[in-house]
Amino acid sequence: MNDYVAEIRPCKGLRALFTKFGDHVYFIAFYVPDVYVQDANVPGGDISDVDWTSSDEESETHLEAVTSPQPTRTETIVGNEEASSSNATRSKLIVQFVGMGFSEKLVLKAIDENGEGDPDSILNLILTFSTLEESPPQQLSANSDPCSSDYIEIFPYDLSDMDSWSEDEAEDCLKDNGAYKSEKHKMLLSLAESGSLSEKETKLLALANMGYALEDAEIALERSGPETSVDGLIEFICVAQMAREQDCYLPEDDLKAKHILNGSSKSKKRKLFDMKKKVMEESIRLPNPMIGYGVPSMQPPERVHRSLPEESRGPPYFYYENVALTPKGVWDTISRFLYDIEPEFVDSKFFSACARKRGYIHNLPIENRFPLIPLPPLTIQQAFPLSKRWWPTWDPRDKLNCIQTVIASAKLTERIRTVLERHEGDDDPPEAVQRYVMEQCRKWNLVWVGRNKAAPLEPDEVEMLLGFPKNHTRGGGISRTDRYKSLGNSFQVDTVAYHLSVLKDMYPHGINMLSLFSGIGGAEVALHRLGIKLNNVVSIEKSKANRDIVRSWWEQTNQTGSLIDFDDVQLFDAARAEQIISSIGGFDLVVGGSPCNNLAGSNRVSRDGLEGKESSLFYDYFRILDLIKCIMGSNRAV
DNA sequence: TTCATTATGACGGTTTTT
DNA sequence: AAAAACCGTCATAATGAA
Repeated sequence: MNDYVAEIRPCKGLRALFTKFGDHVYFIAFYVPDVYVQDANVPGGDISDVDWTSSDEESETHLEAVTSPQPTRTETIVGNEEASSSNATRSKLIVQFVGMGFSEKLVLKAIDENGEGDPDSILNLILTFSTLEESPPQQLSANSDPCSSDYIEIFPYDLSDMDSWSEDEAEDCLKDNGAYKSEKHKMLLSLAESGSLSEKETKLLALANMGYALEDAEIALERSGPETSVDGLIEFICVAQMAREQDCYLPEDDLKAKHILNGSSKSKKRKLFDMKKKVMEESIRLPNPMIGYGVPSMQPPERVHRSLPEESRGPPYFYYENVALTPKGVWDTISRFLYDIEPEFVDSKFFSACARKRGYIHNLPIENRFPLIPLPPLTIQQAFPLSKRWWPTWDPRDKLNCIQTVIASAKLTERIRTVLERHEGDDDPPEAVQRYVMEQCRKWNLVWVGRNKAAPLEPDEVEMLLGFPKNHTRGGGISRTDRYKSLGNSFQVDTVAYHLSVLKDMYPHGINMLSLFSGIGGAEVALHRLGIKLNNVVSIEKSKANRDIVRSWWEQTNQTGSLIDFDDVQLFDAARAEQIISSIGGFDLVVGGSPCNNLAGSNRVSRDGLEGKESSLFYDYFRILDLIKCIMGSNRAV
């Protein structure tokens, strides 16, 4: 209960670990995950990535010092670290490949030629060399660990500045702050009574009455000019707050606001207190096992009923989906927008032979759910019986990992085969080989399809694992690459169907559905397989290839209802919604899984969170859902 | 040849789980 | 403390269509 551990990232490369006991949060350690080293004694290297107390000029300097360290005081440390890290990487690589049975000479040669960057390329080179020289593999000697002690990941730091900080101090700070606020606020109020408020003071009071910090309001007013409306000021403050809280991407204009508020009189300790509070409050915990309100094979012990906030209740029912493993705070935001309903986190490995950790927010009943029949294969062995013949005894997997949008290259599978063929005669390949192959198999979701042959799944196998009919995405002009992409972005049909199954008894005459970000129609397929009639489906999907897939599925399954499609959620406005609702008589269900690419762990380039370019379309899901609720007159909050 | 489409492979970090 | 997992993006090479 009490061992809450949190990690924060004060600046690039530097991390801090906190733990919570009772009501107190304790600092544990700073550590440096890779080659980044920040001198803890440099002011800019403090826990706060921005100095909140300094003037604009100063904070600008600090920001620069932190984000792009200058080779001044940190030079020697950085230099040492890079050298030892490089040595460590090199020895690790050598140990790895010698352990796989290659001669040290070949390994060194390959590393010299290739550099230390990509283990896969190195392996490729080694294989090439060894084919040329046909030298017998050298077995791993017991004590060939030249310099493992050079490989240091954690650095003890003297953190006198941090250590001395305690929560009591932070609370004092907060009290001071509150006193300042209320005193000034009171003064304004009394001025208001006597009717002697200037235009500027009126605006400040208005903001204070809305709960904004007066200091922030003052700065906003000062910086955006006296002509700025109260709404404009609020926007200014919000932008600055957002920037301050999550350091998210901001357009240039907004960065100005961020920069300016950074220079406010808010103290550093207050900032720490805020960070601590954020870490404690904004943390939705994932269930373990990830079974939400239950899966067919495993009902949760207690929780059989839930009560929903009044304003969230259907009709219309709604169902929202996204990846479970987002950056921190994302699900808190999503939940806050979707009427404070708690997300239901479910791993589709309970419905399929592959994992798929997803979060769902919906206002559906959770009693009397039932699964699709027939139950799909739940293990790799059941799903791919032919693979049993080739499955190595040392590959312990019985579930696949999450289906993604891209697959392994042919080169990789070739490397795996080549490495394994070198140990044909042995009972088992060396442990290092096993480790390498297993790592790749898990990373790329490979299955065994022949002697020493691991291969990525075929598109139709992915269709089966995700619960779609075979060839659902085949033909119609879609390329193989795009098939993988569309499938990788889709629902797991059995999982979604389990959640939607409660609608069957409620709507014996069928439903009208609004489907946002429809993709290849996972929700449509789920409802159809449940035997829930689809009267009218309005589907909004950007990709033409995907719309074509859903359209052709619709025609092939002899639907009697009508399918209407649009391509852009952002263009779906009130006029359009009203027109459709008046023609079909309202929606019973609004389904959507908004883009996850800026949230997903595989994204190295633009994992920007909910404010990312595509993932921010979540707000359109909310907008349209709320719009539908308004039009249908069930939004009691307004 | 030229242009358009498709396939390939290199690219780490955050968070959870064990 | 270490391992494992992750609905991805980009530049460029290869292939295909005219």
